[in-house]
Amino acid sequence: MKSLDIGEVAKRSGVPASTLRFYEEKGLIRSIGRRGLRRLFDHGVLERLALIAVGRAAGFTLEEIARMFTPQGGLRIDRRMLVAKADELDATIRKLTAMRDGLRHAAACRAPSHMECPSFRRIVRAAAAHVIGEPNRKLRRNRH
Amino acid sequence: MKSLDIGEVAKRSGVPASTLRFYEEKGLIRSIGRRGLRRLFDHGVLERLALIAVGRAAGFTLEEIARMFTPQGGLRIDRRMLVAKADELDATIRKLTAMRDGLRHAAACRAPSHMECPSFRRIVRAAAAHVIGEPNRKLRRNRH
DNA sequence: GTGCCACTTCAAGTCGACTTGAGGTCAAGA
DNA sequence: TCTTGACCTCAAGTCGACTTGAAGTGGCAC
Repeated sequence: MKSLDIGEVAKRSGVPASTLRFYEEKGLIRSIGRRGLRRLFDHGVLERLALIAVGRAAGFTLEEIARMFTPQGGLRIDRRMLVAKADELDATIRKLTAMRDGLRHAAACRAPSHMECPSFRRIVRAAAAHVIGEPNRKLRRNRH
Repeated sequence: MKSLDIGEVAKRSGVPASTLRFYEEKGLIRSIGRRGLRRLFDHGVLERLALIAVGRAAGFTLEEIARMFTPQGGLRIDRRMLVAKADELDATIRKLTAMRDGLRHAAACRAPSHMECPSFRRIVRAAAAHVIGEPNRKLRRNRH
């Protein structure tokens, strides 16, 4: 198996070289050596990057993900942790679903102004009730 | 109607005073005057804050929300914008749902290691496919 | 051998939404 | 009158995940 240089890994994984260096610095991936200054990666790094992508998509932080890898390079994922994250996703999904329905209603409603639309007023009240005690759950947005 | 001082608004809305000052600076809310140095707010600010909360929950940025208010204090929400946001939420919901199901499967699976679990491998592959062209959609997390 | 350009390091910048801190003001209750 | 503490301003800091820039190195095709 030939080793890959950083540009090759970037091309195959879709992850920018700057990010790969950043991930290495954070201990999320490892290079198997150098050719001169240049990092060399094993093919296994591609699967590792895929795992990192799953973790990110599921809402884990990079630090949490780092803790799921053993120093030997294996995986150590607590099943309870998966369940907990699934439950968390569930809650988020329910909230987003309610919001989506509210938005669709409001968009369809023919009241002259939104504040005269009963369903719009309903989601405003619901959201207002949620503010207290839930100061800052947010959706990350696409860059640019 | 008595006007409210910033502490009163904070207490009733659950939004910290520092945030209220920040929102005023950004043009999201307005104070109706001062008593000495202190801001005075109209009761209407509470509804306005509720609207801001809805917008945030639906995934709009503060800047986008600011643009939904007319200089006169009214609402000017493009219905197509609501539909677009609802569609966006839909896509997010679908993705999160797939991820949640994958996590639940992986948690329930009795394979000795996760990488030997077919459903886990499936979500890893799916996520890997998503990395390309979608570099950075993320879930905001609760603060501490 | 030589030139190019993909790589290297390290520090600093970015984004959004706020928070925090220092240093100051002042309305109102005792 | 004095004290208190809630308010004020303005600048800077925070968080997570990267990106960007400057300045330098060296592998490899010609």
